[in-house]
Amino acid sequence: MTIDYNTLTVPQATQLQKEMKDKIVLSPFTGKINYVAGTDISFDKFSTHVYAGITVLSFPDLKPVAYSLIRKEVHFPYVPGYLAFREVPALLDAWEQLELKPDVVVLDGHGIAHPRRMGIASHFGVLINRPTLGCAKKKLYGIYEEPAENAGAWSVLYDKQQQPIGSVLRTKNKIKPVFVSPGHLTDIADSRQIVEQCITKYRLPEPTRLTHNFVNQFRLGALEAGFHRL
DNA sequence: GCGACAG
DNA sequence: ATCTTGTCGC
Repeated sequence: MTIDYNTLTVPQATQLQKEMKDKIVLSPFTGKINYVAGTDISFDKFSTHVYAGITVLSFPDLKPVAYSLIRKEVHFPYVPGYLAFREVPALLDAWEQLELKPDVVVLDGHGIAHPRRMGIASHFGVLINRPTLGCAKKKLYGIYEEPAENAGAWSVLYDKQQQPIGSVLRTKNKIKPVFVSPGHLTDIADSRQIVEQCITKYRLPEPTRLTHNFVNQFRLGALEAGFHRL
């Protein structure tokens, strides 16, 4: 599958999402996790470049073992529901130069918890054909009831037809919950359990949190582009 | 027409 | 996402 992300229009992007939707595989996550990865994007306010990063952590101890950083020019604007078309190109480059491939990737955004069930986690997962899941800080689509205020509490995120599309998970006591949904090659329950196992002392899972730190240092010039082993 | 709206 | 300091609460 070859996608020209540079001259794509939103209507064409919508059509692509509808076509890609049928390629998503939602199955229980089987096998052992030795490595989990996180992804993130950062950019300067009025720049046409984005800074992308992927961090690989050992599992279940969650220690960073390697990371990939890359800067790339982007043309697609940020439009709610089309985040993948803006961030995936850079993430694919970072993925290709990642010498150590993880067993599952945590994306900063949604998976199937999307108007057309094609959030960035599903989009990226289908393209790399690997297990992925989305963990977002805010809801994009769906209906839910607030989970209890204790860490570990969660509720189901439903679409307009009352079909489950993800989980609203409280990762810390009395702190705003995160929105977890499967991307590709995993399901709702397993994607939630994986995120729970990636929580230490912060609201966001370690893969996402550490990658955000690396990418920001990269954007500020404190780290170099490329693949790095720790 | 109004409200919602990942990063 | 990014622009930005201190401040309130557990």
